[in-house]
Amino acid sequence: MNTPTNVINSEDLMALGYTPGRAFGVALRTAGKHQRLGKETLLAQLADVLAAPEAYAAHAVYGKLANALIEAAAMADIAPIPLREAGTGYAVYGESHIEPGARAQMDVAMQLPVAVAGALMPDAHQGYGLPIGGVLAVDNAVIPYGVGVDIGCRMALSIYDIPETFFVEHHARFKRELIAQTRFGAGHGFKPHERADHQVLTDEAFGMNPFVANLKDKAWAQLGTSGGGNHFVEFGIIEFPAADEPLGIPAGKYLALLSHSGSRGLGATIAGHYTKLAKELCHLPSEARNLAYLGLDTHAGQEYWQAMTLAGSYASASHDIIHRKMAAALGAEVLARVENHHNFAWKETWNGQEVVVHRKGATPAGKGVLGIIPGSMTAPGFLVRGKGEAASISSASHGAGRQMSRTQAIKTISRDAMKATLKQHGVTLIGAGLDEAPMAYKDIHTVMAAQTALVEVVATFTPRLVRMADDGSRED
DNA sequence: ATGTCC
Repeated sequence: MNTPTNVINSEDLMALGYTPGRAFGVALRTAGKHQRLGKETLLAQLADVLAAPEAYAAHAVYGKLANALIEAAAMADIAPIPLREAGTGYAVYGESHIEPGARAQMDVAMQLPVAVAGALMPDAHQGYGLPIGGVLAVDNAVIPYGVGVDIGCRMALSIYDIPETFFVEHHARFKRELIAQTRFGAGHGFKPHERADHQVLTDEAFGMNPFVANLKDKAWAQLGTSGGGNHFVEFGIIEFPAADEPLGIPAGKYLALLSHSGSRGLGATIAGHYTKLAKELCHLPSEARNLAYLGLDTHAGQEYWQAMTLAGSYASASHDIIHRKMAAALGAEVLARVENHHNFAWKETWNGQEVVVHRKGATPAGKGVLGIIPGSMTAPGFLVRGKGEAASISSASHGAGRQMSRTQAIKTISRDAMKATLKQHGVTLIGAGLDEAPMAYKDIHTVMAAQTALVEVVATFTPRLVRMADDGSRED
């Protein structure tokens, strides 16, 4: 649908000299509400309000905007919270494979007045604020962009009492169920009659405030869906070279289901809302803008923590539904389940100190803690057990990490080359674009070699039947 | 990452 040309948009406001911030949003809403005044008139008046907000402070139409502008001007005069001149040092794993941009972002994070300790995982790359693969321990505060946009993004693994031979013989049936029991695509959810029920829908945090309450219906529709990007659900063969007693798995090969997804629209909306709020409440110098933090003893900080926790429970519930549905459809016995968040913040003790540990694309690897580190659709993933290494703040990588950007991958990898790689590895793929091609990722073995001090490998998972979101670029 | 707000 085309946008009517008489509507004032962000570009119009920018042209008038409005800059991003709270007043910007007020200006957009004011213009939207008073469209009947006509675009020309609105533009002229908006320019006038910007030039002299004091004159409009009590105006019926522009009063709210004028006051927002006055407030913004007053806020701009407040000096930003200074960063420390020298940041605390931090451990870097697999340094030679980490892009300089990720290092630079981590350097800035370590200069935050609340920073206690940090570490960069061997799959690290640049993100918003904290790099992906960045681990940051801070004192009594939480950084929304230190958790990431996809709050609670996680891995979940079900190990079935099904031998490899059965999977090979009934490949078509597994493919059919993988399509039937999963749902992919940005914005996609289930129709009312398809929706799954889950305990998480009764979580009291959905009633914590009107903002979160408004997200519940879409969250319900998207519960049990996987979304897009690098998210997947796949069957593969997991091999235990030796029996694992804590898990109760004898040595051998088993069919397993591995899923990677997060909190969908719910978490993304929460992340966006509280990042914006944090930036309004926590003024940092421009290079640290996206690291705005909320004190845990403030109302806003507690609200974010509660909303983040909800998004985490919701992401877990989505995996639970996927795994439950699949086990039921297959009539499979589940021998073991393993799962772990890799975009989240935790209250932990580090070197005897109470800290808030942000892992943004990093696997928790406390002593004895199980985690899953995927490779790519044709490279193995690993079931690992953490070693509790203090220097890594008990963390490890959350995957292989990209070696090519999405655009670079689409430009340089051919569909034939991707097909050949899949065939060579005996992998059947449903969906996915060239930006998710195995060649776009780093070599997982190199990444694992850089973190032998952080985790030990318990079992190796080899993908065989993979589903990802359809390639958007082919639908155009 | 998300049905894309600035």
